[in-house]
Amino acid sequence: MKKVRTRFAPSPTGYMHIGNLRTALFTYLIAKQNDGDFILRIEDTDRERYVEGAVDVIYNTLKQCGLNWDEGPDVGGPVGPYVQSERMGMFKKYAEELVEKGEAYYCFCDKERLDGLKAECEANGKTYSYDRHCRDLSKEEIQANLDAGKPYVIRQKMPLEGSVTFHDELYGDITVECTELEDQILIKTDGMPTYNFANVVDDHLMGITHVVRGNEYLASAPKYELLYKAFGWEVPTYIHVEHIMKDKQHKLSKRDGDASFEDLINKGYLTEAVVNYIALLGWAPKGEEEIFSLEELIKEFDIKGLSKSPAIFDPLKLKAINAKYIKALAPEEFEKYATPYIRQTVKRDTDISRICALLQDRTEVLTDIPEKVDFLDELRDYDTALYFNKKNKIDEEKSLTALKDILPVMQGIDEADWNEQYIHDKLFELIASKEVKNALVLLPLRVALSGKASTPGGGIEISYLIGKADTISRIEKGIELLSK
RNA sequence: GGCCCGUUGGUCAAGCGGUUAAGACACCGGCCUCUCACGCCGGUAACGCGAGUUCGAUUCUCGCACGGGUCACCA
Repeated sequence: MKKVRTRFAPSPTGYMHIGNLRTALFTYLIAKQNDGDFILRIEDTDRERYVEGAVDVIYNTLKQCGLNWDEGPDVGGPVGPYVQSERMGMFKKYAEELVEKGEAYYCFCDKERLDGLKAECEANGKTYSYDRHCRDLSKEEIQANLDAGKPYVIRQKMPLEGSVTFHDELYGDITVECTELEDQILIKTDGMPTYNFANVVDDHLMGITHVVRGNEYLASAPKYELLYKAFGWEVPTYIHVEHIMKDKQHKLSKRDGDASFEDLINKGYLTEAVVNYIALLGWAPKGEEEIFSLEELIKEFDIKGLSKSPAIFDPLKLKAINAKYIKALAPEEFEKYATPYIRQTVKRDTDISRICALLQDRTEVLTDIPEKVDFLDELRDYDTALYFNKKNKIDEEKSLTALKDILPVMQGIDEADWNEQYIHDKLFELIASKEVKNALVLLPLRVALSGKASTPGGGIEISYLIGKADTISRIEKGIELLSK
């Protein structure tokens, strides 16, 4: 069997759309599960859309996700160049080959004539389609035009009757009447190929066996079939994948702010979680497990699990998966990720590792962190309603009593003994002597120290983290507030 | 509008002629607990509509509706 070769062929537009990344992922998985090659080809023929540094975005994103390519612009390979703009010279001769075979023809229609045609169609309420004016020019006419230096394009000669059947691995056979097909342009006036043409030629020249691409190309797929036939080339396996939507009506777009990989990373998601989640968009694994590393995806991925209908991007589900990845992180690893976020709001000298340990199980996205720990540096004004706790039957009055009991205990602890174990022991002595539930002491303490309804860690941990001086002053402030 | 494609709970989705129609996320309830989470246990919730084919349709066929895509010298 032929070696599997797949390709990812993005245009450098400056950012990596999630849908594109998913296409790259699937493409990569197909190559790797078949011990094949994954090729990167940059399709930069649209100079107007060219963005500085955009190629680096592609490189960096793929690398970060672990989608390493075997051949590409930077690493080279046997079928280069891998940047389409550097391949420009080679297309015209393929188009001319088609002209000789009678599968394509020179067209000298200028913009004015075409515009007139379009206007006419529009006036009659018809869909414009090139009228094949130049399709049957005589050899003499063509030569005369060529000699006169008239600009021309090369168009593909579509069959006038019959139908074409195109096979897609997912959708099966798609048949279209040839009369629906326009004599599409292969080579533009400037001698450059159109996307459709360049794509077919490049894929063939690069020995691509499987093509994964967006569903928007499905309608033009039959034209590809005809092109391959005209050349007598083998048609690669095509797999068209559905779009990723923001909701039922709208595609996930740049302006939604979470359409690109970079956006997601900036929003506090882990690379592995993003890769895992996008694999699940429009694809279902065989079993019930849905957490997969890239390695596992290579084993698990199967074209049969791909969906034929669009998938809606669900940030909540991504969050849940991200949380699972965060929980699975080794503590040192989590600390590496979390520390910069903690430091956004916590500047004081404290036990960062301890904070991380408290945070890891309750962090869904990294960007949630600063807000969760901001009270460590600064106790904001808070509502004494926080001292109410229905479940433990605690109210402001009981809290006041508790804080007054706690204060001397804290004051009595030596700075040298200021650690969680010691604070814990002392507070539990208090609890025992008062014969009350743990909550009656610990909850008011937690509220007084944090001024928040929920915190990572309880009163004991927070006391330890903010130190003796702040612990005492915050308890005093609580007493003051509750005494009003 | 023509052509192509699709349609299972709120979301992702399994299913491939006979099922109590999986699972995950979200949601609700309980347990745990110094808060909120985590974790564990349990719960609510779905085959777009109408005809066929068949002993039997979520599954096959055809219409309809709805949604998406595509109709460039853009990729």
